Amino acid sequence: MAASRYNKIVNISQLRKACRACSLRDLCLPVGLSTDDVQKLESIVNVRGPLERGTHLFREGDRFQAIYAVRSGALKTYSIDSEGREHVLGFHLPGELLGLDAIYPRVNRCSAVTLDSASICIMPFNRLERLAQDVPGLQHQILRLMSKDLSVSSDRATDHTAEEKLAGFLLGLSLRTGGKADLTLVMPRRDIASYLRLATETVSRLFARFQKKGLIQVRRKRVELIDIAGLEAIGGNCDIAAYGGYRQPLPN
Amino acid sequence: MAASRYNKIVNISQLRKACRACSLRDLCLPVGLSTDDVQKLESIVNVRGPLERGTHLFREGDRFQAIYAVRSGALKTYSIDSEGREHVLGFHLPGELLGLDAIYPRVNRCSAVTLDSASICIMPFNRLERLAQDVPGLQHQILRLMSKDLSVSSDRATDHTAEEKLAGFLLGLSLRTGGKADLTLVMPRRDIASYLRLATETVSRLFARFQKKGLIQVRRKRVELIDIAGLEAIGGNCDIAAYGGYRQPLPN
DNA sequence: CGAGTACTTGACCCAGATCAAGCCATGTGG
DNA sequence: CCACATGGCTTGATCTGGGTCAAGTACTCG
Repeated sequence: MAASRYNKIVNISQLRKACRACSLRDLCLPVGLSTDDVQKLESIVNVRGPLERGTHLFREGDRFQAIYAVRSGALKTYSIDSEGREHVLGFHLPGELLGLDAIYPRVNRCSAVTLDSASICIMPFNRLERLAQDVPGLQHQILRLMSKDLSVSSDRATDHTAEEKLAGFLLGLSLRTGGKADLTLVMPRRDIASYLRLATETVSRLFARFQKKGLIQVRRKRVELIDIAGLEAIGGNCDIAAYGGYRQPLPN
Repeated sequence: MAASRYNKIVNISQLRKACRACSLRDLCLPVGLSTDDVQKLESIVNVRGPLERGTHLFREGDRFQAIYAVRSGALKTYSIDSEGREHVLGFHLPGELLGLDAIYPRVNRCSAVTLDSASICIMPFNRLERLAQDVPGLQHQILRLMSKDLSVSSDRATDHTAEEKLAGFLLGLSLRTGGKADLTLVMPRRDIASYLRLATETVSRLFARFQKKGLIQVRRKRVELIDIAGLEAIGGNCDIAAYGGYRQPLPN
């Protein structure tokens, strides 16, 4: 079918090229802005941190007030269902945004907690919105970032095997941390499992299986991606890990 | 836990109240705009249709150019995976938007096809973006709608049993078609199943089971919701069907 | 009225969940 | 500096929700 040719227009290798390491100020949001506009953006940003591991940035049910950007460290967002079980909705790494899903209901639909020591930019939403009104590039960038989260989240909502999900997760994580082959998993297995809708045990077994196949080398929180092509063959069409976002937009 | 009290701030009953039937011009987008601003919006909109069932609005891989709004009829969006299998990503009813996920990659990540005869509004994205720059209410509304899609999609990505999914789907569908208790399923079982990540047979069996429990009355494409409270007890915390969106924002 | 497609129903199967030990790092107090 | 507790992780055994396969059945549309 014609469509499949385009299936991976946004594929792993293209994105890897597009993705580079970023320093503190190199957030998603300012991409494409003039230094002048970046300054305007900075004027409405409050910085908070370092926050120690386990600090909540906001909680489910809180009134929505701001969009957050991660400067350093990592966070997860999660919600608690009616049976009291936690569901991890996303991991958020330096440069990425949180809180976009709260704009509509004006109430946070999830909680956000630091996974290790982290510092954060807080952007009061009404000020950000007003600024976006003046700065076309900012409006554009917000729309793009929300759009990306939308694709990722909807890919996450589609049907994948456990292997596909974990392979996609590892590849995505690698992209988001600068395309390096060795990763440090800041989040415990339980959270990875919850995020991928798997049991902790399944994640553990998959790590073992991938290692036996020579795809990765796992040692506690350190994971080295040995055979990236092999991982892509398994989970390449799974943008699952990208929630929170690639650092850079696609090459023009 | 404290959070669970807020768990269903956005619950079915509240939303039902907030949701009313809508006529052709009563799209999601103009909500909150002055008649003047609505006129500006209308000036950039192209209307197309009626399109006969099975017509593609866009296809995976097409260059992104416009956002679409459904005026009448219904559409589904879907993508084809590397094994050639179709995954339904959403159903889109009158008043709802399509194509928002293509802003980021600038390429459509899914295809959209009419499920029956439908007419559509086409909003060229760069003109829409420029207009949103001038009309704060429009920018705000676009952000809200994207945010909502984000919540729905991320709820869809979390773990639910087959019963929860189908009950949530039916309730959501009812909300989106004006809160009536009797629904017409424009989409075939296969598409419902794909959307909910279930097998067609499972959907069929669940319909039978729900009917035996006295929750619904099914007859081919007609479904009557008999025991709404019962359905809410099963799938109430599942916003799964809402993809494409509630017609109205939350009460103030 | 016949052919195709959508839907239903039953029998069986399997990927991944759950249950149950055990393992191994890190921390804590004696 | 070592017992030993604690929580995260692994591994094995078993179970099960929902998938798959295989027949039907019933609309629908030439």
